[in-house]
Parts: sequence; structure tokens; C-alpha cells
Amino acid sequence: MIQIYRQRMGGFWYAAAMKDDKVLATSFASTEETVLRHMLDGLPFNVPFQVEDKRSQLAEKLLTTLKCIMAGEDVSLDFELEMSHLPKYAQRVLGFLVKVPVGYVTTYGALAKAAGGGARAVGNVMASNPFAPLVPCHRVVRSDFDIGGYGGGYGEGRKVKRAILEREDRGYNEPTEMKVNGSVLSVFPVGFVRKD
DNA sequence: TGCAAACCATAAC
DNA sequence: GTTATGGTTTGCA
Repeated sequence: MIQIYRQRMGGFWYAAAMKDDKVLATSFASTEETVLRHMLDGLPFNVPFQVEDKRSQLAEKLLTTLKCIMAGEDVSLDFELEMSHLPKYAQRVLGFLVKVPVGYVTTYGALAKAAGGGARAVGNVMASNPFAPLVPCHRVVRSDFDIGGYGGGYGEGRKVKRAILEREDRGYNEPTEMKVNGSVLSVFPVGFVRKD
């Protein structure tokens, strides 16, 4: 049985799907209906689930973490993510993405260069990221530092993406290269992202 | 700038 | 198998 938790904090609804101590999906949205629907889309298959009204300690911690990420805070991600049902390539890309630190962004192309595959394929993985905003797909922008898409495509979600990034700005100035899984991943200061 | 073509994993047929 | 679809990128006018 999969447990689903949801909570409203600071103007957003947050939701998490958990099985035992593992996280299957997370989501956020402006309404309860949307956050639940969005998160159910991210679940692996049609398995029985139950919406819980009381939160386990771990669920409480997880939902709070989601809120803190939205607030641009630096949090530790010591949660166990269940992604074995995702395509292998998607797992790989997400594995690189979690290494991008607060205050930096990477690009679809840079992520592709590190993880393999192509930029558009990376975009596809971002669009179907079941772990937003825990796995920080909001930190992936276009190679020309246009903000890129968010929330499944080009829509209002872009505003949210920009807002999160503004709060994550740590004032770094220099691009840097990170060693991840034996590959090199280029990351860039949030300040590089184009304003409009 | 703007547009066309290349790019590449997935899902749907 | 094959095709259609993207949160992209690059080159060239």
C-alpha cells in the first residue's frame, strides 16, 4: 500500500507518495486537486494507494523539505528515492541532476554531455520528473541561459521556476565543473540566467 | 534575431 | 518495428 500525504504551506500545496521509507513521487501546486492529480501521474503503476490525513514523522520531514526548497533554502536530501521503475536513462540523468548545488544551474546540453544522450532527451526526463522539486529540475536551463520550460512545458510554471532560482541565488560569479560519477558536469551561477 | 535541421530517449501505434 | 513528440542545440542567413 502506498501512502499519500499532502499539506498546504506558505501558499503552495505539497504532496508526497511513500512506500515504507521510500519516496515514490513528490509534487507541488497551487491547489490540492492539482497537486494530487499531478503526483498520481508520476506514480509508476496503478497500485492501491491511500491518502493519509495524519503524517508519519518521515512524511512530515519530507513535506517540510519540499517547502524549504521552494523557499530557496539549502537542505540535505537524505531521502531514499524509489526510481527503479523509471527508464534506465532517466534514472541516470536524475542521478546527475541531484548533484547540482543550490546557487548553480546547469543546461540540458551540459547534462546530456555528462550523462550521455542528447539535450532533448534530457528535456524529456525533466518534463516527467516525478520528484519535483526534490530532484531540482528547476536548475536546468537552456544553453543560451534562457530560463527554459517548467511544469511539463512552456507555461505559467516558468514564473515559478524563475522565482525559485532567484531565491537560490548565492551570488556566485564563476562557472565550475563538477566531477560526478566519473564524468564532468558543467554548472553555472544562477546569476547567468537571463532576466526576461 | 529567426528559422531549419540534427539530436535522442520514450510512449504510443 | 515504426512513428510522433518534446522543458534542446547548433549553424547559417
